[in-house]
Amino acid sequence: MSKSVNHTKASIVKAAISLFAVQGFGSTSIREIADTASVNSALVSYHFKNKQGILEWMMIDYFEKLFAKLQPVGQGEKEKKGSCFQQLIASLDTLIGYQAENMEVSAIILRELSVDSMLVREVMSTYMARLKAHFANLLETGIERGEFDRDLDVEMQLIHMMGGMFFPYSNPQIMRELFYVEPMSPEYRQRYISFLSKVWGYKLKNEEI
Amino acid sequence: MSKSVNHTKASIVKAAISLFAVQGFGSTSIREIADTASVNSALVSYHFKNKQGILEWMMIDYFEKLFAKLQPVGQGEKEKKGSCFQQLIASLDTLIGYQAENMEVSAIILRELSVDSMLVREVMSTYMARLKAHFANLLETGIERGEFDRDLDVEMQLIHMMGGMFFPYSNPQIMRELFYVEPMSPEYRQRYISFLSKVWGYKLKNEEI
DNA sequence: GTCTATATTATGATAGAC
DNA sequence: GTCTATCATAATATAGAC
Repeated sequence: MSKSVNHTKASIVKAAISLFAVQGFGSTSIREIADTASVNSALVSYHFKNKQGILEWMMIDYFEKLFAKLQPVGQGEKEKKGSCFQQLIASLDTLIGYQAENMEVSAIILRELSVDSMLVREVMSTYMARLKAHFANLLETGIERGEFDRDLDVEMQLIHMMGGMFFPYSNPQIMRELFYVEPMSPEYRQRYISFLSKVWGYKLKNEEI
Repeated sequence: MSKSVNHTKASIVKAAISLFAVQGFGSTSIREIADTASVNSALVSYHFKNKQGILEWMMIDYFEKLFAKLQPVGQGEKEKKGSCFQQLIASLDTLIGYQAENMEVSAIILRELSVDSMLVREVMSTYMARLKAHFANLLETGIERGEFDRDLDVEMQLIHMMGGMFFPYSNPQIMRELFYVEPMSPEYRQRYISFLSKVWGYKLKNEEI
């Protein structure tokens, strides 16, 4: 509720991020986080109730900030903002840029979204659903306007689109050790976006798909 | 070393799979696994040395069986097995089918590959590298033969291809709760493969990409 | 908000009998 | 291969002083 930037709270989050990222949520203890943050371990309980509370805070903060960046492109103002394709690419760019700027949290969230918990279900039914709706909306509007192919399998496109966007940030290690690219670098972001823009521009607008 | 199918060992693995899948490796204790498997907890240490030993066994078993299925398509016999494109689709189908048949382990492995450990580094430098080589080989051979576009960004194609193949099995929850599809079902596998075959057939063979 | 102290339970791992 | 018993340590969480 408070907007005050509490240093202790912030340093706990920061420490948690770096630990969760390298060894996973479940393998990280509250004590470890507190030690890394150089704060008393009791303060974790005070600020976040428990370990899951940190993850929850992290996820909410991550998605709220993401949607603050995505908002300007979609919903309501569609008419003024150029073609759906342009908007789609802009949204892809925003999401990829955001993930690149928040590599560790992105990887943590994508990893933890594959476990089963009440928190995950909530994030899934709110934020992830909203994210899906954002892109689905762009695709569907594009189809209505005849900008994209009308018998597009929207769901499959979305699935494949999400896979393409999330994978590099879900498994940065694979990117680094297998492909020798650094998904955090602006160069990669640009390379990736220009690739995607070709891929989707090509696919969405042409026959046979 | 022994080929004998030890029931205890097998039931430990089975229990570990179901627990790792829903709550993650780090959040699962040896006792929990033993209880679920209805075996004495000391037997986990006996058979696998420790918890990581189970994960290691799981990963090796998974990849060895996968490559046993992928082998017949690639390497050496390329000449006889039809076009590179056909082989590519066949490999995609094999991989997707294998993941569908081993949903839980697939999800566990993809999740755990995003943490940093010696085991992960080993799996990455052996199996994942081999998997990448398998598909890179198909793409490159296809280019050499003029079957695919010659100025293809092979690395980017591979990255995007892997994203497309892994995402649904890395985050089955997203598939179920957001897209209402069951990635384990044969129907989905077929739908997905036919989609991918169109996508890649289109992209790899045409100009502008 | 921060700290000390502590209670309680969980966890990994092993020794040694069967 | 399997079991019982055990231990040392680690983990969560809270009460109460400052």
